[in-house]
Amino acid sequence: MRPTVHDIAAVAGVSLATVDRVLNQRPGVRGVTRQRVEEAIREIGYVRDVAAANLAKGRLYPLVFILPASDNSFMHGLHAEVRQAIGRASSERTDIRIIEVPAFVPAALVAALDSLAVGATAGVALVAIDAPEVRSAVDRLVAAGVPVVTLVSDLTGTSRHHYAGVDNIAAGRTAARLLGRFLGGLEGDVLTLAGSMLVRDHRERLEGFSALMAEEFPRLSLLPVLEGRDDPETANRLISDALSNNGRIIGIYSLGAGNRGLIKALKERGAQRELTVVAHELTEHTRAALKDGVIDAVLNQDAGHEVRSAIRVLKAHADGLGLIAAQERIRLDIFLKDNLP
Amino acid sequence: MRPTVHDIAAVAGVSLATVDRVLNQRPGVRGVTRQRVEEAIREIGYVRDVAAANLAKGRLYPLVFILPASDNSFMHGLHAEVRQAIGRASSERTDIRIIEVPAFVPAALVAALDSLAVGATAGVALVAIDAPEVRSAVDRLVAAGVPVVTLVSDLTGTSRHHYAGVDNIAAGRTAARLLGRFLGGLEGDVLTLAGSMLVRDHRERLEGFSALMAEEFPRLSLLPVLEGRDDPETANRLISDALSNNGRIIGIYSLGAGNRGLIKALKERGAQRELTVVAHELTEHTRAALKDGVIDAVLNQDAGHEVRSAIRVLKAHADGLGLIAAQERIRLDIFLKDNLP
DNA sequence: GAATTTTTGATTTACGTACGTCAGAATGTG
DNA sequence: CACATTCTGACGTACGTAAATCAAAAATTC
Repeated sequence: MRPTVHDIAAVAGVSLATVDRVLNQRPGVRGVTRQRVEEAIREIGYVRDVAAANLAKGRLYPLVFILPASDNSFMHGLHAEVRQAIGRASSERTDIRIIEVPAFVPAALVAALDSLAVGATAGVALVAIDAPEVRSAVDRLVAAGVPVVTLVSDLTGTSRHHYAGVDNIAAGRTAARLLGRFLGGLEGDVLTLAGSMLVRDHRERLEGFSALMAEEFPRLSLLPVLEGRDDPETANRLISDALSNNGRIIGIYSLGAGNRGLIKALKERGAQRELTVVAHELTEHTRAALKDGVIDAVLNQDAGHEVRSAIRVLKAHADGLGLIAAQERIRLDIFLKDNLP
Repeated sequence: MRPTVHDIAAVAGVSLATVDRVLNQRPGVRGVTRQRVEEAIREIGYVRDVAAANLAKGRLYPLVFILPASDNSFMHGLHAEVRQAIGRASSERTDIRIIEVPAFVPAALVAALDSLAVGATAGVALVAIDAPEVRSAVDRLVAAGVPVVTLVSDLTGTSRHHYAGVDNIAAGRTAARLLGRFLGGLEGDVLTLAGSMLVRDHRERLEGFSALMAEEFPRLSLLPVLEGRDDPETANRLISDALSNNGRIIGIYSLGAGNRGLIKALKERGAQRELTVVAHELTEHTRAALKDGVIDAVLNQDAGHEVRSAIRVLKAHADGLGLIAAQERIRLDIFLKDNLP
């Protein structure tokens, strides 16, 4: 059987109370004694039984998810996943609170971050906006001892502990290769539709996409990026206009959300032209479009996995425990019409 | 706080001992009383605290993984993942044993299954071979009350509880679409290399591949499948010969393991012809080949995920608990050179 | 209605850890 | 050396559940 606190006490030649003081960094232990205990712990390879410890402490993990109130399927899905996690709260000892903030508004995010009671929060997950004030709000929180995980969109250069999302540069490059290879040797224009260049994930996708396009598919020329604010109506108008005005467009990369509008525009034009389309995020709309052949490939991040991963990471961090790194890697899912889940 | 056994006792107006008898299906409770207790459980929404229960029971999950002793990177990786799980045994309360059996030998698998002491096994995971005698051995085990999960390759028509692996028909179809689209409108022959038509996963991949090829890419004609027994040497010889004898080959789908041999053959011919290649399983060899442009896409199943999932499923089944279905879905990973982990 | 069997209750110990109290020992200070 | 201070040990209770014992109550049988 695995060693217990009693075994430590026996090996170190001290009492249980002293072992407990050392394990839980309570005062009242001389340096020498503390060292003896720590040595015994190493020697017998003691590992705290977290389940028993949580039981004894009656531990709860009060977590906060700060999510943008965007009206698109991906964000709806993310919300739903967090709510499902809330449904599992009792068996996972979590107490998850959702704070909704307006999308793309740094000040709102900062306000939400600053509103958190430091003592009463075991961890925070947020969909980050890449702005200096957000950066420093996150750093403040981390400095106050609260574990922070970025979700979907990262915030580099801060002290956030973990990023639960995909590698968006790789996503952009992958989209470029798919589009480039699917188009064979054709020559023409490629349209890109983003949500906003304010969020890091969209910027990075575009960056990766543009880079690979330039490197490997010189016969395809990139048009200036359109920004649809992840809003279906706006996207629809932008795409419709672009297709009307430019007959050379043969490929589209939609790297944001709000694909409802894109799909509508494509269907209206559908019969007239053959377009190769790569989009992001598997939703009911993109799924249907993929099946119908309106979209050729969908790149996806599994929101459920991201939420579960964020929770695992925050809990582990709150307990000072390790993780299974591979389990927390969020992969870029590529869906063709044949491998839909 | 969530309700406890004491609350059940209070609500049902019985003693703790009776509640315990009902919860753990011990004898000595009248039907009416049992019903009253069960009603109280539903009423207050009691859920057993598994951590506390396991602590009290000192529960251990003795699990068995039956793995083929194949000499290829994928199986090595699978072994490694199980060994890693063994390393986590103490914190997960598992006691995992690996039984190695010769690959593609049904009798060996049956012998391994029959050797298991029913009482002392909380669950079995096996890489199945699709043969009648294996089928009935699995059914025997399930009938004896042992949870069984198939790993990587499934065994339909049996009472196995779960399959931890990818949808191989979808995998074959996906490979076909990638190959077909990457080849643009070219005309020519496509070669398929399998390990063995004895294992269901390979058969299904080929089936999916052939079907989609016929449906959507009539200009590509499929050559008869080659069987390399997942052995690098054999694969190398088969591919080399095929390429020498047939100048019309423009695409290859390698749906099994042992890709070392395929890659060697491709590199030898590399300069002379342009081939589009889709292979299975991300290993150090296929990864390097993908980077070098020798292979165009790799379809992968995450062995680590499969092993962790199998363990979760077996434990949940042993405890009669539910799962998060989405978490146990093994996806088909598609890797291009741009989204390698 | 007495004897027997079955059902139920009350109580205890245990799992591994957390955490508090109190007394006593060791150490340090003057 | 007396005293204050710091360490340490012994012990108890708690978390939620499992499991066992023994006595008491209820139901069943004859």
